[in-house]
Amino acid sequence: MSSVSIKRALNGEIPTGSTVTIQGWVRTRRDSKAGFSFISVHDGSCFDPIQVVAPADLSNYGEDIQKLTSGCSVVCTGELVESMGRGQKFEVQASNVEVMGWVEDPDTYPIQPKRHSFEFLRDVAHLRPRTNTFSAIARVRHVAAQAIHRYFHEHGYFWINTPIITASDAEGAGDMFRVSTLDLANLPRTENGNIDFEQDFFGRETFLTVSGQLNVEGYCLAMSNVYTFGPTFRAENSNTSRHLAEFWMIEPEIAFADLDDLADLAEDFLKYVFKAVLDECPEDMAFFAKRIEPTAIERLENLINAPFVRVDYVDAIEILKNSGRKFEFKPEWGLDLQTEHERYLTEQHFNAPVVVKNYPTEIKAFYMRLSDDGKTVAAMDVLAPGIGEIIGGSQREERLDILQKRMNDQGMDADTYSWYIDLRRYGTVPHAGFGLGFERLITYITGMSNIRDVIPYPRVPGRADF
RNA sequence: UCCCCGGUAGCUCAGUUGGUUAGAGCGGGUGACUGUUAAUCACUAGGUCGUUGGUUCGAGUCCAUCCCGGGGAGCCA
Repeated sequence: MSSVSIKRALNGEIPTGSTVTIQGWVRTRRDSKAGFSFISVHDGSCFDPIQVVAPADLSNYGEDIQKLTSGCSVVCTGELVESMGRGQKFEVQASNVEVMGWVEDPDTYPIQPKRHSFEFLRDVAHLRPRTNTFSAIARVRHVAAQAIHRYFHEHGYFWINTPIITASDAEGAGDMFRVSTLDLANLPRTENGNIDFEQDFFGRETFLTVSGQLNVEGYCLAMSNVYTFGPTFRAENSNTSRHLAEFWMIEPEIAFADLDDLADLAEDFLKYVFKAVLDECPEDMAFFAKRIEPTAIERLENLINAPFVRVDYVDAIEILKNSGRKFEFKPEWGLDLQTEHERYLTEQHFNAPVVVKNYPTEIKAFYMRLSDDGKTVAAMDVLAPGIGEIIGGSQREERLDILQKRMNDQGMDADTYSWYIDLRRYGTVPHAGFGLGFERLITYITGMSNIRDVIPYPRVPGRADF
């Protein structure tokens, strides 16, 4: 007989009286002297476990069932019935309970039926998906990822798989992880003593990508509307609850578009994804609202319904200056907005998602389009209450001469980027794109406070366990 | 990388101005009880006090060092 998921068994689509087989892991076992045990079994298919009622007359009742502890894996067959107890609609009246795998030492099994700190669970990242919180996060991650692909697919975007290994440094943004097959203990040298990368695997220096943006621009200027969704790597020594050395990024790129088109996309896109999670993960979101962040659902609903405020950087600075608030860092034209500034704008002043546009040229990357005023570039950040910057994007510099000048000014290697410059040489068009950190999105949706807890196996400075 | 806080039982924590034998709750084991559901009650086992070094008659407690964790900042997504 084939098994059914606990999700199907609990949601009423299987008629009561049917014989079902469910497979999963034991959460808790409670014995009743009335002649049976209650086994709470989860399989990850949904938030709730199912209750299996195992009568004492089963042949392995004393030998196996009464010895079940948290974490044991079981296959249970029996009749799906309406539950006599409170707390669940359906349960399985077991006719057979087979133990597939015991827990070696229940005393030291890390995942016990009690509260654990997230810090502790991070040390047992291979077992933490057995908890309510982390299985809920995994389901929300999945649904959000599916919604992202679905949004782009439905809107005519193509998913472009940009390379993980790259020779270019997307925006001079931070340190990169080196990719090499050279023998570290015996590095080949050139005549002048430098490392001879011509002998390396690719015949040149290579790194893990920090962004697929430059590559995807090539496909944008051919396929019109495209996006990337893949892993990216930053070797920065950032020790915060908002940074990972390995994370997933979503980067749409749209042709024949300017900064306002991009802001429209960002708003529409975020609302779509949030709505999908609320619609498709109601139990998980209810859990986050109950146990993690009381406003988890409410703030997503607010964001879905509120129009995003749009404000120019120059006006944002004025707002901050006139706020009467004492900031640790004084807001000043030409300086980047600090975390405290961003939070004031989105949480206090507007109390809404905010798109800040047109930043000073000096603080932004070379590929961002120079505005007519000569002082600013067509860049934007999307700020959300409770998290701050969630999206960063820009209209790209599509004019060959201006792009070349800016790259020159920043001392960039024209050879490495010749292919990128080509895109302005052959049929250039105005285009724009943004980057969204997937884990930051999941952090915001779930209300989890540390980004290390919304990716299955976090990689951070000094740690690459599992 | 910088500032602040922390590391004691499987987990969450208490531990007085340095003082003799290290405490609780949860979890585990055993038993009692019960259509139970974070069940309840009783008993019980379980600790090189993060590392290394120092001060002292004596260090979980004071000092230094390193490692790890948390909060904040910078950088950013």
